[in-house]
Amino acid sequence: MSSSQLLKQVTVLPYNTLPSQEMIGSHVAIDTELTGMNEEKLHRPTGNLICVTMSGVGWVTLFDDMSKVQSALNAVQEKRWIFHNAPFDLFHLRRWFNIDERSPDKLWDTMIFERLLWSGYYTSFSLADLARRYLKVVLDKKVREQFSKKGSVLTNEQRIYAMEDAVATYMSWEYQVRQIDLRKDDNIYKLWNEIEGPMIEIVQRFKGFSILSDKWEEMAEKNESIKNALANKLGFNPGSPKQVKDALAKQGIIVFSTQESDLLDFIHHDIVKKILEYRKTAKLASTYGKKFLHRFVENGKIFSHYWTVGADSGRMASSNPNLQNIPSDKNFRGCFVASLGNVLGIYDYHQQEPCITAFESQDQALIDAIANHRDLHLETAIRVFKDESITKDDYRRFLGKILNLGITYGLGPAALRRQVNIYYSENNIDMSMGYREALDLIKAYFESYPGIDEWSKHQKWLGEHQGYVTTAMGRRRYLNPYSFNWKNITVNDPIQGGAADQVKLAIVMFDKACKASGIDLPIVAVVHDEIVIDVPKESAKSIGGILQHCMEAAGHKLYPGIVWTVSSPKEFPISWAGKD
DNA sequence: TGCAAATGCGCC
DNA sequence: AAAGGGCGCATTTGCA
Repeated sequence: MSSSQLLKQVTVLPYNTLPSQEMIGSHVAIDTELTGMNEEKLHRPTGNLICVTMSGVGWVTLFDDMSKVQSALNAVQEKRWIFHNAPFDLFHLRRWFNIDERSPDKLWDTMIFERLLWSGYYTSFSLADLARRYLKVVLDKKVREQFSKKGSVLTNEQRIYAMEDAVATYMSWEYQVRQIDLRKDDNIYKLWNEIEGPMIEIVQRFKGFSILSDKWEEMAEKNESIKNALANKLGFNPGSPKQVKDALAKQGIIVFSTQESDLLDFIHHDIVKKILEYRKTAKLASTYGKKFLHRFVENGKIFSHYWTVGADSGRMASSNPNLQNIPSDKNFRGCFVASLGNVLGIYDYHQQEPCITAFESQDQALIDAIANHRDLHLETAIRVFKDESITKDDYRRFLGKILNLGITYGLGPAALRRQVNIYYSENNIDMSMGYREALDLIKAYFESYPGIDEWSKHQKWLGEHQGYVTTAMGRRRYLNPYSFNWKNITVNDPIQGGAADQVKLAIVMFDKACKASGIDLPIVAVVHDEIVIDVPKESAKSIGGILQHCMEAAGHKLYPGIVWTVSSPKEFPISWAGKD
């Protein structure tokens, strides 16, 4: 169906007017259009507001007279506002209008609800996707592109497009409500009210992270010249997998792929060493080079964009720039610092994923080991090798670590063997693990933790028979039975997604606590199991204590029976890298 | 010249 | 080819 059919289903009101209060209804979809935006800074104050459209039951209207928008927003203040990607619209509307913080019951984000409904089932969640799925219409992408150009005059085409967006958002909401009702599953509303709804407002208040540009730039230049020197020495472009493959073949090294893990088998060749060295430096010089500063630093601060549901598992994602993959090397992290007079509080969950595995599986051995604050990797080594004398320095502790982390990803014998052998060669251990031995090791792992074995099997059964798995909070993830790794996802999703639920719940609780104490939310970064705050030196201890308490409380609420530990820094560092 | 896919790698 | 989960970004490559 052509998208113009959408407008035929509703009353198009005169521009810059709303229907009467009785006609408005209980829900209003709102959409904003901006022109001249910087495409990589959609989460920052760029571009100009050109129109606001609203749609309710049976009506749609368009505001291109901005002096009329504030009173219109006030008139629908008590309605539930529906957006597709609410943080975007709210953030930009607030640049021009006063809008109080909205509670979850006064907000609905069709993008987030679609993810709560269908994560794993669909791969994309744009408004055009929802319109296609629910309304059977194709939204015209070409008109949307016209908005990116500068200009303040709306074409007729643009007006229609903008109104269609609001109507499509409103109608998609109607479909979503029906789907949720059909499911008779309260978890979606629970997740919205306790986590995702509050997060809509919270991510907008994350603070900029101060960065030492000079120091960063110095490193960038150094890496750039090292990279160039390495490329010159090699005599071909090591950035080209094709050329790398050819160059290796000339020396008799045949590989299927030139990725690092494959090349490690030939690490004793000088050329391989040089290629990998080049790659490391090239990565640092490009992704974390000068351009990084020029694109993202505003008055000494970096404002990353956070997608509150960035992954099918429910994990957050960060972009422009991605603050979740800054090299852990202290030369890089050390450039991220507290603002003037402040210090950083860095809090992370200790062994978060094993803790959730313990809760999910109710494996007594794992629960006890965590409760007694045992070294989990050592514990696993002792159990798997049935040898009480293994100590912290024993190489077998590392095997325990691979197993602990790997099992939750669905590690198989081939991958285990490979990883172990790389470890052996790197540490000059004159041994080699065969396939059979790796298989036995995995078997021994599951015998050591029978609860995990049972739970893993049960998860696979659930995946196969109901087509989806859930986190403890009930976040659902559908599976693609034709993908090679769906069984791994049945095990990993409750752990990874459960961790995401926990971190976000902790953030929501922390925000509430900050409000109660009259503190501006001091979060500058969230990296999966880690929350970084930028706080005045004098109050660091008290605010940090609140955060620590919230992180632990989220654990106790979602995963009772597990002893949660959140790191508590004795001293508050100035930089992300630690002491300074 | 511009775009999308493929490749590779940074983090948890 | 075999295969550990989840992301975002840069570069090269293939094609229009």
